[in-house]
Amino acid sequence: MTKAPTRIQQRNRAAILSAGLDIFSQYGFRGATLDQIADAAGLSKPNLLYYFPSKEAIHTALLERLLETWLDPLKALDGSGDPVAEIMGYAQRKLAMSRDFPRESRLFANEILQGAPHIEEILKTDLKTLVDEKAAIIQGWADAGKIAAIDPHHLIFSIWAFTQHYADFDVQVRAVLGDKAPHDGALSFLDTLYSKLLRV
Amino acid sequence: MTKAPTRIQQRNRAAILSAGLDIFSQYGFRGATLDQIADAAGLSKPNLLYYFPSKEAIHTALLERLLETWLDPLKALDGSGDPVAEIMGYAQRKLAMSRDFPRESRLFANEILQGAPHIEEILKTDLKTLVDEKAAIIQGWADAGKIAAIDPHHLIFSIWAFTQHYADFDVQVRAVLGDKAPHDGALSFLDTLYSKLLRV
DNA sequence: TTCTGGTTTGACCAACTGGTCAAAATAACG
DNA sequence: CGTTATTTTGACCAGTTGGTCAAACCAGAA
Repeated sequence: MTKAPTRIQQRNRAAILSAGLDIFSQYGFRGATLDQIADAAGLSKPNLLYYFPSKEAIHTALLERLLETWLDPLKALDGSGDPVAEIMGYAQRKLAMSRDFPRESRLFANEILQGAPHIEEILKTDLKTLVDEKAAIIQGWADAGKIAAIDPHHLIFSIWAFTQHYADFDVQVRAVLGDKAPHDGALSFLDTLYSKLLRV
Repeated sequence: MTKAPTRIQQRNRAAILSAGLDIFSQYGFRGATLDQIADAAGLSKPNLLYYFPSKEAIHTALLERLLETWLDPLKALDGSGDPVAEIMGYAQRKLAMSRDFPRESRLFANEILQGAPHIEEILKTDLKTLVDEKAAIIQGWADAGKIAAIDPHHLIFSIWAFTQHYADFDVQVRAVLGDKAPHDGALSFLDTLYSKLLRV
C-alpha cells in the first residue's frame, strides 16, 4: 500500500511539474536542463531529484498527464448530435485549450517536432484509432448530405493546425498583431471558416 | 577584397549547413550539439569550427538564408491580380514549400516555439510590415465585394497554420494517415476550404 | 621538386550536464 | 520534550559541451 503524499510532497511535485512544463515546452527535452527546472521550481537540483528520479521521469510524467486530456475534445465529438454544431464545437474547444493551456500545446509541439520519440506508438495506435473513428462519423454525415463532402482527416488536421497555431506560434502572432488580443478574432474567424466549409 | 571560396570550402560549408539544418530543425538550438552536426557533415569538430567560428554562427547563417526566401510566397501576392486566384495561389505556394522544404519549416517552428530569441525584431518589423501591407490589399478586396468579408490577418494565419502543419507535424500526420501520401489530399482540401471561404 | 597557403587533426581545456551520497536540517507525532 | 521519518543541502563525480591550438597534412602553382 503506497503512502499518501504529504503536503510538502504535493506542493513540490506540483512546482516541479509546472517548472518542467515551462522549460520543456520552450526548449524541448534535450535543450532543457535540470538546473533550469530546479531554479524555476525554487528547489536545489538534488532536492528536485529527491522527488523525481531523473530528467526523463519529469518529462514522462508531463507527457502522460498531457495525453490524458489532450484528446478529450475530439472524444467528445458525438455522432448522434447535430453535425455542424458538433464539428464547430470541437474546433471551439480546441481553440479554448490553446488559450488556456498554451504550455501544454507547446510541449506537445516540441515532442512532435523532434520526431515524437516518446509517443510515436501512441500516435500510431490510440490517436489513429480515435481519429479514424471520428473521421468515419464525419464521412457518414457527408455521405448523408448533412454537411459538405470534404476529406474528414484533413478537416481534423486543419482544426488542429489552426487552433494550435495560436499557442505554438504565439510570439509570431503577437508580433504581427501588435498587442491586440488574438483569440477573439481567431474565434470568429474560425466560426466563419468552418460554417462556410461545412455548408452543403 | 574577400577571396573567392575554394571548391573544398564550398563543399564543406554546404555540408555543414545541410547537417546543421538537419540537427537544429529537429532539436532546436540548445538541444543540438556540434558533435552531432560535425558527424552528420562528415567532419571532425575542430574541422567544422575551421569553417564556422561557433555554433551560433551556423545557426545564424541558416536563419538568415531561410528568412531570405521564407516570405517570398507572400511577397508575390499581387494586389492587381484576381483576388481569389491570388490568395489560393499563395496558399498553394506555401503548401509546396512545406513539401519541398520541411527542414526549413521545422527550423522556423523551433525558433518560434523557443520564443524567437534570434528573430523577434524581424518579426515585429519586416514581417509585420509585410503582413499588414498584404492584409490591407485583402481588406480592400473584401470591401469591394470581390471576396467574402473575413479578417485578413487571421486568414493569413490560417494559411500559415494549415500549410506548415504538414511539415512541422509530419510524424503525427503520417501516424494518423498510415502511409498514404498526405500532400495530395491536403492540396485538394485546401482548394475546397479557401474557395468556399472566399466566395461572396 | 619545392614552396606556399589552405585544410585537417589530436590533444587539450574550462564550463556545464545529469546524477549520487552522506550528513545536516526540519517536520511530525506521541 | 524526545524520537523518528521526511526533507534539504553541499560536496562531489564522470561524461559531455563548445571551443582552442600547435602541429601535421595536403593540393596546387612555379
